[in-house]
Amino acid sequence: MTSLPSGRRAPRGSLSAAATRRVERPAPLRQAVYDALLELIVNRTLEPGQHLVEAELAEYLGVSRQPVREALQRLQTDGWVDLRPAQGAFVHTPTEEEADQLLAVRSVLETYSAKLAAEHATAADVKLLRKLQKAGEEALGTENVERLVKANADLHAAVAAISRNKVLSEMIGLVDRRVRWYYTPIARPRSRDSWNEHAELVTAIADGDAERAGEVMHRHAEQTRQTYHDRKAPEGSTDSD
Amino acid sequence: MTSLPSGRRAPRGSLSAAATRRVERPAPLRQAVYDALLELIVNRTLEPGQHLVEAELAEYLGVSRQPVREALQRLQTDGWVDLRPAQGAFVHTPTEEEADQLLAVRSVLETYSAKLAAEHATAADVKLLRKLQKAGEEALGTENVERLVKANADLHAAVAAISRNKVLSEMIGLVDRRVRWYYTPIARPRSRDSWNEHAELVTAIADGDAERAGEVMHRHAEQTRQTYHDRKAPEGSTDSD
DNA sequence: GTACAGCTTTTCGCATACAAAAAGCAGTTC
DNA sequence: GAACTGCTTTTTGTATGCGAAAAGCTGTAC
Repeated sequence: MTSLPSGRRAPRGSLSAAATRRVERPAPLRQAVYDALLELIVNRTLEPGQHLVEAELAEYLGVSRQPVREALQRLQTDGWVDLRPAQGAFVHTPTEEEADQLLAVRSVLETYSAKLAAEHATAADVKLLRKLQKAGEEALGTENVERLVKANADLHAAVAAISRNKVLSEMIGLVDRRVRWYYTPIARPRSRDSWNEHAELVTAIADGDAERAGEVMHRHAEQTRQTYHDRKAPEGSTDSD
Repeated sequence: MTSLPSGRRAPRGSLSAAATRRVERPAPLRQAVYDALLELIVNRTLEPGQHLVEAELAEYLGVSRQPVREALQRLQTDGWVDLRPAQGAFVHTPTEEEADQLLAVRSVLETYSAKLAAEHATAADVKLLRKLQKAGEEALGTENVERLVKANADLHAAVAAISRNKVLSEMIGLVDRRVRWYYTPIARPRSRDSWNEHAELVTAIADGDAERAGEVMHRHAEQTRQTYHDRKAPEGSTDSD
């Protein structure tokens, strides 16, 4: 039948009031495929511009075309691939313009995030930030680029989480990840400056100084943006973020 | 075969250098379904919390489950439905908290958008804004709520477009639409205040005064946010945006 | 030798089929 | 009468099939 609003509703009355958190999830295959493809894109196994053939990916991942299709569509809405109408998926090729626009948006969002974080941070939050800061500075010592990049991402994600604005936090997550993708192959993440700025930021948040936290984050983000622009200059100061 | 990075590349050499813009598009069915479902959600035919059964929607729209599934997934990533793991799609139920967070993010994004617009606006841009402003004020006279809402959305979208930041513009589009969904049933869009603020905004942009444009937009957005909070009070000043 | 036309191959888009999980219902037991 | 157990129904998740469009290739004409 074609009657649409046939609303099925809440299952039934209250049985066990306490919410039992389910630990095992049925593993939604499309999600696994999404993660796998994103990983392949981020680590450059799948190069920008490359044509992604559903059947090939399906066979490579050992699943059918269906989950692959679904993953590709989500990858499109998240900006990782372009889905040309009757032609299939192509790994997105970032342009200069787009990268700069993303960096600009990120700057705005992160600045606001820092402000909110300063207003909401609890003692436990500050403790976490200090821990992440320490991890980052330790990673600085090693030559482990991947670890440094992760430490950086973790700190920024933590600040976003402390802002207590989930919408903002998710948005930052998406934008940040893409920025990092564009930026990573260029930046040689060896700069100490970035982590000095992080330290300033953490202090401002710990003090509950929203204005200052916002200002520091803004400076930090714009510095990154500048570095991105100056990257063709042989000896610009690089920045791990 | 399972060899993955089999990179297919640029089709061939340059044939016709001039880009021929194709006017006819093959109508991607999933997109049509997405639009249809979004419309049904926004105009409340599909109520928040309602369970969306793929087969029913498919029959209702006269297509198979496949395009419906794809549309539902995109609707999820855009925040319109929740896709519970093995249970299907449910129209998203906005919470107070989420609405406020969206309003906050919108405020930040639109403020930045206004600043950029003031920096980039050409004479033609200003002309367009004035036209939209005029259309809005005319709509104010009528009792046509839908028209007023559209005029409002158009003006904000125009400002975002003038910012020349596509990433920003798309984000604002998504956030704005959701905000409007939450806000519409509450706000009785009859206030003149909103359009007075718009007039101020257009003037600031025309003057190329980024600081002022940003400030006006920020005030405008925060006013909306405040109105949303005060809506339980019987005689709060309502605002069409 | 070059360019066009028609054919073949590949690949997507949509539809359908099947399996598995969840929800709902009924029967039974205490 | 209430609660649990097992079965049936419904709905999702995944796989496969088929038609159509696009790309690439081959052959031919000039």
